[in-house]
Amino acid sequence: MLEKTFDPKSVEPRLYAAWEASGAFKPSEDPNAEPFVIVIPPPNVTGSLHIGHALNNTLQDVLTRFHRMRGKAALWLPGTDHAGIATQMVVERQLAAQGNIGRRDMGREAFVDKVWEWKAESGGAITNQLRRLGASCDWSRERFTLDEGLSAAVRKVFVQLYKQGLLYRDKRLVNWDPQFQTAISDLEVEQKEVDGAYWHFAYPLADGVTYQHPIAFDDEGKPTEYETRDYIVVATTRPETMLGDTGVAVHPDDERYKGLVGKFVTLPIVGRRIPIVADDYADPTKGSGAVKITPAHDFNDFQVGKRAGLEVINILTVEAKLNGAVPAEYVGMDRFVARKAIVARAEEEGWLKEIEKTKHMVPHGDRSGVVIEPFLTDQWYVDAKTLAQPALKAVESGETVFEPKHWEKTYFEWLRNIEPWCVSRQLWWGHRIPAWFGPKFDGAANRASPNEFEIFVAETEDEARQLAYDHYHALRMERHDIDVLAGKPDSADFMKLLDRFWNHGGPIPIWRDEDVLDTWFSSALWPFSTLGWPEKTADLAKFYPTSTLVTGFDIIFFWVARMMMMGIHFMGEAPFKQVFINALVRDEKGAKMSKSKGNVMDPLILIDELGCDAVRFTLTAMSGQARDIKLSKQRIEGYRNFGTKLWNASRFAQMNECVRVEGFDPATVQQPINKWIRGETVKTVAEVTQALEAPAFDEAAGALYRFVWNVFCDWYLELAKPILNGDDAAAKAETRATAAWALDVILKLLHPVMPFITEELWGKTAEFVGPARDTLLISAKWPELPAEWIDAEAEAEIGWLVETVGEIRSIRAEMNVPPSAKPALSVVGAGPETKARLARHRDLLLTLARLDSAREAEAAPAGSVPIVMGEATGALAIADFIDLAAEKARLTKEIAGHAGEIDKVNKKLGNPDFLARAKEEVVEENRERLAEAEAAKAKLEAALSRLESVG
RNA sequence: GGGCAGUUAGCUCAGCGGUAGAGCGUCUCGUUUACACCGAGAGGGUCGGGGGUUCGAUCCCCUCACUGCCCACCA
Repeated sequence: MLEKTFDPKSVEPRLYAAWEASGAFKPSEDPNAEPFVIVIPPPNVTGSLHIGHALNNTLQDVLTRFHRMRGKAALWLPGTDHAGIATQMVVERQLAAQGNIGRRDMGREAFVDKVWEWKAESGGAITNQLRRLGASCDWSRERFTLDEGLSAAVRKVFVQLYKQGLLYRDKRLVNWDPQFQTAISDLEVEQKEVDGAYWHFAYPLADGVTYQHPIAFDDEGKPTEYETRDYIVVATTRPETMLGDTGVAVHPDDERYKGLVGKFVTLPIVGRRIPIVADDYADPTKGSGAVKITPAHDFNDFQVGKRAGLEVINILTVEAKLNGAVPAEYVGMDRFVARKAIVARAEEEGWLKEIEKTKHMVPHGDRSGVVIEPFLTDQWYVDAKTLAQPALKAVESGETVFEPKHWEKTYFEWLRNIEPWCVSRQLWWGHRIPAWFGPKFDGAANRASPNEFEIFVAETEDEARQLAYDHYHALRMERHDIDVLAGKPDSADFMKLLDRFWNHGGPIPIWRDEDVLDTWFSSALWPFSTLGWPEKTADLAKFYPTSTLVTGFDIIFFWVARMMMMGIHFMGEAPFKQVFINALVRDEKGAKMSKSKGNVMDPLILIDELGCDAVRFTLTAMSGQARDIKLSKQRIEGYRNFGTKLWNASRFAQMNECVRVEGFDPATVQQPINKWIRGETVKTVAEVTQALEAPAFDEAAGALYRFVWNVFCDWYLELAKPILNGDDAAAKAETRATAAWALDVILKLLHPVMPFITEELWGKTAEFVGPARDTLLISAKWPELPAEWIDAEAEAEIGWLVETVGEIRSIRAEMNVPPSAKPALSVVGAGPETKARLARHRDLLLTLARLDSAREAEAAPAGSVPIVMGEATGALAIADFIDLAAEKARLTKEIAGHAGEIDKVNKKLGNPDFLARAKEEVVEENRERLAEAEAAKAKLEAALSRLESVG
C-alpha cells in the first residue's frame, strides 16, 4: 500500500541518484534522434541557488525532460562561470577574515593559486544545489569558463579577432572603478540618483579682457541691461575636476560669449591659462551657457577637447586620489575631500557664485558600489559595431526568435547603438590576455620609447616570441638599409639596441600583458566553447546550434547579444534557434528580493519544507510571459496540495485494484465514463504537448492541474466508484484498466514539471500491482494518442450527467437540504435520449446527487423544485425544506437572468446588419442560445406560477 | 529625454474580435472508507479614462492617466 502521504525528503535524493546512475541525463546516442540542446546560463562559481536560478533552471529542466521523453537526443549542458570580480572579492574577503596577507603582498601567482584552492573546495556548491532542484543536466559534460579547453577557445578567439582587426588596443576614457582599480564596461555601470549640486564658478578672464553680460530682459527675451564682467561663469557637479580643466566651451551661436571665443581665462588655484573655445556641445540654455572642459575626466569633454585641440591632463591616481599634476597642497587628496576643499577655497576667494542643490544621476560600479571615474588608460576593445551587424540580422530574419517576441526590440535597440566593448580588466582572476609587449623603437629618436610598445598577439608565448623576432628582424633589416647604408650618423644608437637583442643570443625581451579579460568575454563563447571548439568534436557537429536558451532579460546585453555576435562570427550560425526570456521573481508584494530587505525566499528551504515538485510546479505555473513573478509561500502550498491530491488518487486506484493491463487498448472501452475520460486524456495530451513545444509553461501547468484535479479526481474517480463497487465484472475490469491507463498518462505528462512524485508513483504502482516497468519514468516515452479516441457522444452524455448533478447539488445547498435527506427526482417530458441516459446513469445520479430515486413522471409533484434538464424538466421533491418565499425569489432571479439573456440575443438577431454581416455559425449559435433561454425561462415560469397558485 | 511592458473579481494572474475565467482569500454546508494538504455550494468584475474602427471591442487603432523596468543624461 502507498504511504498516506508523499515524503519528498526521503524520495528526492534517492530518485536523483537513480536517474543519474541510469545514464538518463546523457543524450541518447541513437543516430536518428534529433538533438535538443540547452546550454545552461552558467551561474557564478561563487553563487548559491536563489529563486531566480530556481525558476530559470526549472524551466530548462522541464524542456529537457519533455524533449527527452519525446525521443530526442536531449542535452542540457551544465557549467559555471569564473566570475572575475565577484570571485576575486570573495577570496580576498576570505583571506582577510583568516588574517592572511592581502592579495598584493601575496603576489599574483600565489593569489591565483588561492582562488583555485577556493574553487576546489567551495566552487561546487551551486551545482549540488542544482541537483537538489532535480536538474537533469549531463554532468559528464560539465564545463567551467576557466578550464583548459575554454581557455584555449578564449585565446583563439582573441587572436583571431585581433588579426581580423575586430579587437584592438586603444587609449581613451574608460569607466574606472577606483575600488577594484580596473576598467569596467558600460554595462557594468549603474546610474544612481544622488543628492548633489551645481557649483557655479567665476573663472577670471586673462589679459584684462572684459565683456558685457546681459542681466535683464524684456518680454520677448531681448536683453535690456548689461553689466561689465571680467570673468565667465561655469557650473559643475564635480568641482575637483577643475584642477584638470584645459578650456572653457561656449556655443558658437551664443551671442553673449561671441566676443570671448579665442580669449583666455586664468584657471583659479592652478593659474593655468586656458582658452575659451566654441563648440556645439555647449548648451546656451543650460547653466550659464559656458562649460568648463576637463578632457581627461569627462566623456563629453574628451570629445570637445579632441575637436578643439585642448590639452589632456590626468589629475587622478588609480585610487581616484589627486596626483602630481595638481598644486602641491592637493596632491594625494581623496577626490571627495578635494571637492569640499575646492568649494571652500572658491568661497573664500570669492569666485564661488552660486550653489544650486539638485538631484542627479551618478555612475556607480555595479560590483563595488563606488562612484566611477572616467579615466584615461590603454585598454583592449572589441569592435562590437561590426560584430553586431550579423547578430542583428539573425534576429531580424527569424533565424533566432525571442519568446516573448517583444524582447527583440530591446535587443535591437542596444545592438544598433552599440559602443566598442572594453574587454580588459586590471584583475588577476580570469583569462590573461594573450598579448605580449616589446619595446617600440622611435625611428626619429632612435631609442626605445618609454610609453609605447610593440604588441604581439598570439595564442602562446612561443608564437608571440616568433612574431617579435620577425618584427624586430624586419625592422633591423629595414633600418639597416635606410639608415646605415645611407650613412646616417644617428642610426648608431638604434642599431645598437636592436643588435643587442640579436647578438646577445637570448630571447627577445617581450613581456605579457598583465590584464585579464572581462568575464563576459569567455561567457560569450559558451554555446560553442563548451562543445569542444576549436576542436572539431562530434559534440560540436551534433549539438551546435543549440535549441533554446532560457535566461533572464537582465542579461540580454551582457550575455545573449554577445553570444550571438561571437557565435555567428566563429561558427557561421547563430547559437540558438530560440531565446526564451523568463520573468523576474519578486516577493509577494512585488518588491525585488534582496538580502538587505530581508525578503529573500531561499528555494532550498522551500524545497525542504514543501518538496521540490511543489516549488517547481509553482514556478512553472507562474512563468507567464513578460511579467514579474510575485511568489508567495501560500501559492507553493497550494501546489504541494496538488501533489498530495495526485498521490491520493493513486492510492485510490491502488485500493480499487486499478491494475495496468498489459496490452490494454483504450480504443475498445465500452462504458461511457471510460470513453469520456479517454477523450479527455487525449485532449490533455494534445494541450500539454503543444504548450511545452511553444513553450508556454503556464499553459502546460494549467492544463495539467485542471485535468488531474477537476476532471480525473473530481469527476472520473467519483463516476467510477459505483462501477468499482458494483457487480458488473466486465465493466469493473474495463474501468480498472482505464483508470490505470489514464493515471500512467498523467504521470508521464506531469513528469517534466513534477519529476519526483511522478517517478515515485511510477515505481510504486508497478511494485504493488501490474507488470514491472521496463524503464524509469524519466526515460519513458511521451504519450501520443489518436484524436479518434475523443467520443463526442460520451462527452455529451457525461456532460449532461455532470450538469444535472451540479444543478441538484446547487439547489440542495441553497435550500439547506440536509445531506442526510434523500429526495426523489421526477423527470418530466423526457425524450428518448434523456430516457436512455437516465436509465444508464441512474445509480450515479443517486449517489452523486444523494437522491432516493430518479424516475420519469407525467407531471411534477406538488411542492417540488424545477431543474432544467435539456428538453426535460426535473422536479426535485424537497417540499419539506422549501421556504416558499426563498424559492420564489430564487425562481424570479433565475427567470430574470434568462430574460436578460433573451433580450440581449434578441437585440442582436433583430439587427439586420448583424444577420447580414456576421458569420453564419455565429448567427446560428445565437439562435440556439435564444431558444434554450426561452425554453428554460418557460419551465421556470410554469413552476413559479404553480408555486404562486399553491401559496 | 528615448524605449519597452503593464492597468481584468479582495489578492495574484489567464483570456486578446462573437455568452467575462482560474487559483488563493471570503461566506455557507459537510468526518459519504483516496484525500480536511479534503468535498459540495455561494457571493464577488460598467475588463484604468476618453475617442475611433466594426454588425459586434476586455481583445484592433488613437489619445490621456497611472505603475514598473531598461537605456541615455554628472555645466
